[in-house]
Amino acid sequence: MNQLPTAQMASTVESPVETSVETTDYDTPSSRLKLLAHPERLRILDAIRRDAECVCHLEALLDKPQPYVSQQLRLLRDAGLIEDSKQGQNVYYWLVDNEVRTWLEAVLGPAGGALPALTYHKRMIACPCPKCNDEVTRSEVSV
Amino acid sequence: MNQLPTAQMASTVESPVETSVETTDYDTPSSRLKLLAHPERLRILDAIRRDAECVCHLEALLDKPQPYVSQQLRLLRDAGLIEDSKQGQNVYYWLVDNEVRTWLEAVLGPAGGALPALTYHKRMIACPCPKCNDEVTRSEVSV
DNA sequence: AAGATACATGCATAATTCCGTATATATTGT
DNA sequence: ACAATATATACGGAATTATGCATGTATCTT
Repeated sequence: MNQLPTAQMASTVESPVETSVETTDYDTPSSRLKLLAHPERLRILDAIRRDAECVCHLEALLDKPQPYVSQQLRLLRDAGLIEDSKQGQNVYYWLVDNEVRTWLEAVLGPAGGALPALTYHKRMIACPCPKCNDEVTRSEVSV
Repeated sequence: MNQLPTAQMASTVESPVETSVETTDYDTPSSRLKLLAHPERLRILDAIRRDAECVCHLEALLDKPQPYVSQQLRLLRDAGLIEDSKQGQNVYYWLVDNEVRTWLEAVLGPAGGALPALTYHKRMIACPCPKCNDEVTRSEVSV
């Protein structure tokens, strides 16, 4: 109840006309924030900001049906937040938008080193991609 | 077929229970991000992060009907992002959530000094509150 | 070539959010 | 007490988003 108006810049507004009103765009940031404002998409973005991940891996991570994951990926891809590359049958996705990367750091903290999400068991069961099951390094997979 | 793990590899994971999988919560941040992911709410938050503002001022800022503004304010208040205080007939709102303040800085940049939005004309027409029309200092409006 | 695997897309419905209108409440002034 | 002002809430339909399911496509294996 103590936070009260402190500024007195009213007196500085002596010329009412033609004061270039510095119209800020709130539509663009809000439409991009909308993509982060979804638990499963946020989880996806958190995963791929560390390293590219294949769809089957994300599928195991979210524990959701494959079409569900692909649909979320499509939204992120269409908005230009992520990119993908096909390696054999697998498609790897990674974060390309640096603005969003900054936002993710503000919201979730810095990207940790290792992926925290998949247990060994879950990976064996649900994610058969080479990156999960062979010892594949990032450079072999990368673009 | 992909290489399958050997039995002894599996044996290194002999205690499947209590492997703290560091379950990250994405529901909480995403539900708060949802409140930012709306152009008018974002504009409100941007306005009141600099200084407390009354409802009539925000009404002029958004150029939306008063109930509309009050409804957005309610969402933000119910989520604990903002607080309010009544001064006479006017109700002033300000940002209390510091986490969200950080997010706003990441998304919109640092809060500027002066409110950019209301022209002198618009203020005279639409915002009759003392802060807008009299030369009111913080102390006069304050508790 | 046929089947299997990994992924994408289209579509329909369910769930949620948006937002306009009507109305209620509290404060101030006459 | 009455009117005017500032703000809040209730309610409902429109618009959007979420998501399950069926199916399509490309690649790999045999």
